[in-house]
Amino acid sequence: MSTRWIMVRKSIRLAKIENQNNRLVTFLKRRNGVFKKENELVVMTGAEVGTIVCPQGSKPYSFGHPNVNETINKYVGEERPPSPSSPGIDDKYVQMFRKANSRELNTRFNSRQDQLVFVLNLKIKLKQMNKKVEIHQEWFKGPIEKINYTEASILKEGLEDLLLKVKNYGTERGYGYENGKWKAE
Amino acid sequence: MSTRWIMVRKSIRLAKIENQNNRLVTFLKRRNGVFKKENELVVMTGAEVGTIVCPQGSKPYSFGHPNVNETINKYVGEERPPSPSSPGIDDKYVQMFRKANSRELNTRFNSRQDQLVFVLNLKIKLKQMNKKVEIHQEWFKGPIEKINYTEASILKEGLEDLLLKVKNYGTERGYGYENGKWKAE
DNA sequence: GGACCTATTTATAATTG
DNA sequence: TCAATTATAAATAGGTC
Repeated sequence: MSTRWIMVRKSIRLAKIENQNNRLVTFLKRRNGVFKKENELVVMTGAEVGTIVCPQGSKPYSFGHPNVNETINKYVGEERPPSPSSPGIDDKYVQMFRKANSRELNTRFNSRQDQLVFVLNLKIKLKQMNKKVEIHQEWFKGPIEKINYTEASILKEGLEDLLLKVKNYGTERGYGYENGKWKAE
Repeated sequence: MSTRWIMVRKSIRLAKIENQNNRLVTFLKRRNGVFKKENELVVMTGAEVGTIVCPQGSKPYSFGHPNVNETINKYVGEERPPSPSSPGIDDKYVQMFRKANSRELNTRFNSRQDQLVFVLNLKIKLKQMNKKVEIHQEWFKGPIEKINYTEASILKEGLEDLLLKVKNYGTERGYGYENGKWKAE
């Protein structure tokens, strides 16, 4: 009855929203929209998704695909305990990860660990290969083709900063999707 | 006139699509949908976005936010050349990144480098701090609180694998958005 | 920051080319 | 893998609480 919704949305113009408050509100709404879409993409197509969304000058939000343990099992082997033949640091992280996510069910979203999730399956893959990569000083001496060299170099640096970020920011704001609602964990 | 569009979409059920072909088609469409949404989020709210989308058993697709040089400038300083006072490895990567993206205009999307983009601004931040992080063996001896320890540890491992991935996959498929169309670069 | 609200804009399932 | 199509399902701007 009131005039609450007199001003209904117009066609959006793809441009930066100048009004700061509107920009924040839109960020929040659309961030959730993106996460929801990714949720659907993951569930419907079985894809893996890792996303970081960072509003200007604030802490990042992130979203990782679900069923982390399933992903681990997919790569490490179903219900197989850590291999005694390679009880190195790799297994240590697998266990840490399992523990960190043990409270999650397969059918629920696990959005703790966030963007780490995608990257983890690559870690497991590496574990299968049962070898480690020298990424430190030696990285830049390897026989890598030009473009990869650039990318990998930047990535390496980024990695270090991401680590620093985790350190500095403390716990990042991960989001869980449950019962149709997104909520910070 | 034909029966081409007799079967119009029904309400989607949030479940894995069993038919393999439909699943692929849906993946492609929704991947583009997600990227488009992220594009809008970036442009409208000024946020930064980095995303990796990986269909089962295939190479990953990725999306990074635009205006990379602007982001660099934001952190390093407008139009400021690399600081002579700290001509270390940091500047080297900033320059590499600038060069890699020099062909991009501010108003166009730069989706080369992909997920590296987000991480880069953290790198620049680190540069500002003018110090480096010891992440190798020493990382695990640092005074990090429990949860961060776990996260950072996994992240470190995961990113090492991401490095490996970049190495193995060669050039990842980055996507550019232009004139309303997404296209591989 | 989130929960609602409504009218309108967008995304998109199923299909053919 | 991408383009086009159309009717419908979803997302969302602007607002209040």
